[in-house]
Amino acid sequence: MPKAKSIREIAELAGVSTATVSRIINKNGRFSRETEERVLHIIRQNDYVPNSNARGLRTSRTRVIGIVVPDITNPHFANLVLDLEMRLFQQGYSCLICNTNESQELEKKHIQSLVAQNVSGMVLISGTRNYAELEDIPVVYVDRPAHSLTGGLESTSVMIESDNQKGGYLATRELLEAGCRRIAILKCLTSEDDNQLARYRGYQQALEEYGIPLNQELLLDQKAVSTQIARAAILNLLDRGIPFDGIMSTTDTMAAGAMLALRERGLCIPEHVLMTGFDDSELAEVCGPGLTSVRQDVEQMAKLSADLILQMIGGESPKQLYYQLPVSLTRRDSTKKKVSEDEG
Amino acid sequence: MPKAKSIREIAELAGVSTATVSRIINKNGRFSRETEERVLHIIRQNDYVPNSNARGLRTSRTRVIGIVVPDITNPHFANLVLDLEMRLFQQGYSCLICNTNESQELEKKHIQSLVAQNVSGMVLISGTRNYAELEDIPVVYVDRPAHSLTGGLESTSVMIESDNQKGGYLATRELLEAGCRRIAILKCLTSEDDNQLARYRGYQQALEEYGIPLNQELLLDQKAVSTQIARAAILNLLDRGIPFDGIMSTTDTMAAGAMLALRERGLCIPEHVLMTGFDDSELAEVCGPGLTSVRQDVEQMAKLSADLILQMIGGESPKQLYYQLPVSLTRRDSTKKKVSEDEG
DNA sequence: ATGAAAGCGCTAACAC
DNA sequence: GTGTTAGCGCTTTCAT
Repeated sequence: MPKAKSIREIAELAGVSTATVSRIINKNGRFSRETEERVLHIIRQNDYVPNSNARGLRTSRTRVIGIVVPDITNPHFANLVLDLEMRLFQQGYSCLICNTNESQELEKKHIQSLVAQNVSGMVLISGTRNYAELEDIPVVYVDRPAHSLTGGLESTSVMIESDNQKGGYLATRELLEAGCRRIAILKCLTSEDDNQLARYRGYQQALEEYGIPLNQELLLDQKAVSTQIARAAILNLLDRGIPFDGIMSTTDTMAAGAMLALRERGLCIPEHVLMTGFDDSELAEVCGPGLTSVRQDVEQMAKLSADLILQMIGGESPKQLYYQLPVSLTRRDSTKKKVSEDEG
Repeated sequence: MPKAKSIREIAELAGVSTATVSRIINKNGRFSRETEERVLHIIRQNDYVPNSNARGLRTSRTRVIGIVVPDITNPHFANLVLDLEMRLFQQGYSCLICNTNESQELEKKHIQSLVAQNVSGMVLISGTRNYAELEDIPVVYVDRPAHSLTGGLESTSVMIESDNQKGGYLATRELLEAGCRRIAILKCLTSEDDNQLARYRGYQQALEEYGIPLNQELLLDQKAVSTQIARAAILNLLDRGIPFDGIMSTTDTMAAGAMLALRERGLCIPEHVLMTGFDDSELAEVCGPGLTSVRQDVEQMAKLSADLILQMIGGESPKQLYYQLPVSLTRRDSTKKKVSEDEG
């Protein structure tokens, strides 16, 4: 079976013109049931797939979507990207996945590269909103609020995020209700990711509700959302002898680092310290004694992202420009209620 | 400033032919210093970026590399892909990352799609080697041995893998040396991934060395490499009252599931059961008491993959067609030596 | 050193 | 219903 590789060869094998084959491939009508069957058969027989460069050149529709993600190594992002990519592929779209490593510079380069490649649309996990080159490309911003809003969104973009403040609030309240009074928070406000800020606001809100003043010593702001950095931070806190009975972590990855630190010092969860994470990733499930964690609806996020980007590519403008997804708390052993204990 | 968008417009603005502009863009020589400057200036002025579809169509060189990965959600693959993608981007290549979800059918579709998109090369984490459509595309197979070799590799492909049997051996020996005599193995031979088989061989090899006969009851073959499936398998083993004192898991993800099961039944690691994983991922570090795990040299794998695919795209043929990377054992508390204990 | 021109594989008028 | 044909934007002979 000689593999045909161009539409012309298929046309010749089927004894029709390339136009007919094209119509059949694209389901544009104006062909008979019979011809369709014959052509489709030959296409399958030859494993023929239309050259997408030629297609893209001709139509300026590339059916490629750029996905910009800070770090695919983070389980939360990996889950989101996986789901998104599968959905889009199902609709005939391929994904160029770009890791920025949280570097603004890399992000800019990636975005320029994606534009040069004529992507049909982009899904960005990024707080940055002021890329001029994105003006007339459909864009879905997902999972991260705008870092520094320079006006509203363009007409070709929408955004989706979880209710991060609520998440921070739920996690902190959980610790408070379990009896914690000195709750350290692992966060990373210096990053490009303003979800961190929202989660921190949730923390503040819960403390305020319980009449507990903010304690500067327990505000552990880190340079990056990393397991090892979080581990070092908790180790440092312990070394300095600052008492705490709970840790609210703004990501599961940092929570994992905190667990490492506690384990190294022979402290147990939840006996000595209670803990919450954020993302409810596999890490949370598997971690130490099981980590109570804020669950984001990743599946819904992916579905919405896919639907919206496809909708925008199709020329429709979405009904809403902003979507907020609810969060919930998955309870595990790391916040098992204390009976009653002295503080400190 | 009117934005020119085609090479013709640039040519007209510069008062030269499109051929000259093209030569300048591609640094193909045969133009004067003066013309170059003038054209380059106009290109910058207009933010002109060559249409990569046209380019790809014309040259079949797209500077896009397809990466096919079973599941980006698996930390081991995520790390590999991240590293690879960053290296390639640095060299001016973009990556189409495709998740197959371990489905042969999806994999086939993805590969066809990548071929149709004229990718410059592909990096495949796949055991399947008989794709006719890959005949004359540079391909690096990485991390997975051939599932059913149909002859040797084509001239345009190379393969890289870890010494998986050695890894399985090291892990099992570790358990044996710590005093285990009834070692269950969590594996998944039915999958497309023949690393599983190699790791199992390592297990057999170690047992044999210690004169311990294979015990069918302890060979836990699963349908998929999943945390939840592994958890169920260990739960089932416990329910059936089959005694064991160690678990050798062929992936960290399965080991995590085993830990979950043990924890649910109130069993402790390493007091009651010892355990090893494979991949030395973040999971292993964070898991329960810290999981002893076989470490693959992912960085080296990524570097080698990037170097080789670029080399092949550049027309060179690599010196070796097969590369095997050494593994090592990262020891953690899950295999802390027993003093001496009764079997069963 | 530069230009003219022939396509790469496909789609979309436009004919019939 | 089907065929003919003109490009999409670019690279690359082959001229000069």
